[in-house]
Amino acid sequence: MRKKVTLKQLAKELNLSISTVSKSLKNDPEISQKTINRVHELADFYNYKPNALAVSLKSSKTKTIGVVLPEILNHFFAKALFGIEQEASKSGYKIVTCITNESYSKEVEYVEMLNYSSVDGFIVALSQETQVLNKFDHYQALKRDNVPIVMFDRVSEEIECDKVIVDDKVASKNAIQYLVDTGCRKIAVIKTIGDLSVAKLRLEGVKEVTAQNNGVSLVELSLGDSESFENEIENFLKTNDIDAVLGLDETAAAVTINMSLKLGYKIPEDISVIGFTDGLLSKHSYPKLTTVSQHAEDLGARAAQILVNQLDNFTENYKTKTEIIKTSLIVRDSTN
Amino acid sequence: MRKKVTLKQLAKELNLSISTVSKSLKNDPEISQKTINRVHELADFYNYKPNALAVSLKSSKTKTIGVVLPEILNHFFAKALFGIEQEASKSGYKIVTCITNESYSKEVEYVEMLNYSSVDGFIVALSQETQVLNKFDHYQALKRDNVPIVMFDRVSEEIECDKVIVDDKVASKNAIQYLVDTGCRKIAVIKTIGDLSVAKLRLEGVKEVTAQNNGVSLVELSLGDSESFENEIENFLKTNDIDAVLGLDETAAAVTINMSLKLGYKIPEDISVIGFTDGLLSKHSYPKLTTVSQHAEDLGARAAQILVNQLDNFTENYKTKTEIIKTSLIVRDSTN
DNA sequence: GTGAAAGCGCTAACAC
DNA sequence: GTGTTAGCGCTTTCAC
Repeated sequence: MRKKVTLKQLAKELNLSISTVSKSLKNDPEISQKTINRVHELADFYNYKPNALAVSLKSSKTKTIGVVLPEILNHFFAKALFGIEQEASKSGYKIVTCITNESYSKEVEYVEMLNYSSVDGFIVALSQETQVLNKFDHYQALKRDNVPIVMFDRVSEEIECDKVIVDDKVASKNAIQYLVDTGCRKIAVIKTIGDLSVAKLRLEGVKEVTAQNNGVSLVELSLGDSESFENEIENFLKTNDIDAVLGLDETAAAVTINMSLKLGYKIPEDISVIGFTDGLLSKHSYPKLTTVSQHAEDLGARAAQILVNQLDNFTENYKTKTEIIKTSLIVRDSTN
Repeated sequence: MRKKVTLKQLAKELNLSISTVSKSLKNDPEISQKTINRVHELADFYNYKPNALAVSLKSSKTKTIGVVLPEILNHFFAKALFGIEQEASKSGYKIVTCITNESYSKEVEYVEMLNYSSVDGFIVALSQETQVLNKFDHYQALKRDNVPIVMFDRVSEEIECDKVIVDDKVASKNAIQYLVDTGCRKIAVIKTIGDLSVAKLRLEGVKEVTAQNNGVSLVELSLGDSESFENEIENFLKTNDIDAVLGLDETAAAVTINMSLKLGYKIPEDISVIGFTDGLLSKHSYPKLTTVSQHAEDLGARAAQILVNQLDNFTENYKTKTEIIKTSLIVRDSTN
């Protein structure tokens, strides 16, 4: 087993002290150029790299960011993770990723674990269960330890920290407005049970717009378990006289398109469809889905930027902020 | 800034030595029960947790696995990552995830970085560029350092390490055989340029089966840039008289379905379609795609299991193995 | 210019 | 039973 070379070994081989070698590697002007050269030469020869663990122990900085996500099979979070990783690695940070599977207890466990692993900071999207239970002691503990947190998308007002969110309410208002503007009058909203905070906001937006527009009616369909998604939507479409559907997540919209096709409804002639989250399904449905893009990559990247900035430029009285990333309506073929 | 409590502080407050405290926390029988109790009590009070950095420095184990992926927006790798994370966390390992974006130089950089961060082991899927360039010095370096590596899906014979792969050749043979068995005779294979090793195997499988079956013809379409995917496929379908398509990745198959719909071809009556990778698109296309499932989660999970097992039960003369995860053909509605 | 020494927080062999 | 000591690999202050 080849062991990684240490300062000690370099020092010994060069007949120098450890501290001299250490300083030489940092090109300390205290050290003679000649020594510096000798040291660098041998260090290069052995491909010396300082042991990150030891450096971290000394500096109490690990150049590591803990990323806590509720899901990863959801394309939205995969995109966000991508944005985070890109941005973090740009600044020399590694990310350790944990997936809570929407579970509160897993979230607590991971946050504590990461904290005791001395990550420099956290990027978090809350799990659904955490949002329901409204318990945030694990984050309060971080704050007491003075570990910076940036939350994105799934956030809570109860925790004072930087946040990067999407204005879901405005987004759904725009989507509905677009439907109304293109002549739709009998609008259905299909929502999944999950995603409380976010879904609630989206629904609020919907209601505001429909309330303001005379002659526009609204029907809601709440979906249960994903097993029966398709049948529920199919039945809903059959039994309701509607001319537009807003799916509060991507799957709901995609399935709506498929079931309409199955029932022989023409899209967008008979029914216009808009979805949330501009993922794979939206791009590869037929017809292609008009969709609210939440710019997940940007969200993640921005969260990472804010955190890195906070880590690299520590300030005593930091004032937290909430940043809103604009959504955009990507108009494709499922609307008029 | 509250500092995390250390052994030293506990020792001081209890008027004990650091080592006594350390041993007490481990319930060392050397220590009197009374002391043990006192120590535990105070440790609990302060919610003491050993500093992972210090423990790692001492033990040269970080309980961390470096995961190097070529992509994350690809559902296959997202699923694999999920499997890895689940399995790793089960055994108390954290994962630090790096995404090479199919770039060789990024891969090298990340592997070195992770190695100098003292990850205990690696789980890797090679980047496309690395596979093309056929350069693996960065892994040879790991082997010299005696750091275990498990590769999955995108592997190379040039590196001796544990591997978890899918038998792509058998998988595509089965897919084609299924098409033949259900009456298809004029089969098209649509392949993307990328994914060399894997795509090559899949194509080999295809050719073997078509060669063995008299009366079965094969046409190939190689796709360029994703921008023009759809047009290319549409034109191809228009100008070729075929009754079945095997898409060598999920997108190719999904787009084939959509373009067939557009052209008014009935699926599966006019054209049968099979895809690779059982992702979101396959489940939410219309009609639903018959697809080769590579069980990405299992792949990832198995890779993690093998690595963890190797890490937790170190043996001197370890013999590497290659494990093949069986694929399965998930028959849905796009085939007869 | 170079080196000795302390210390980051922990473990473990070895006193007493 | 408890404490002392050395050491993991590094940085940094201070002495020479």
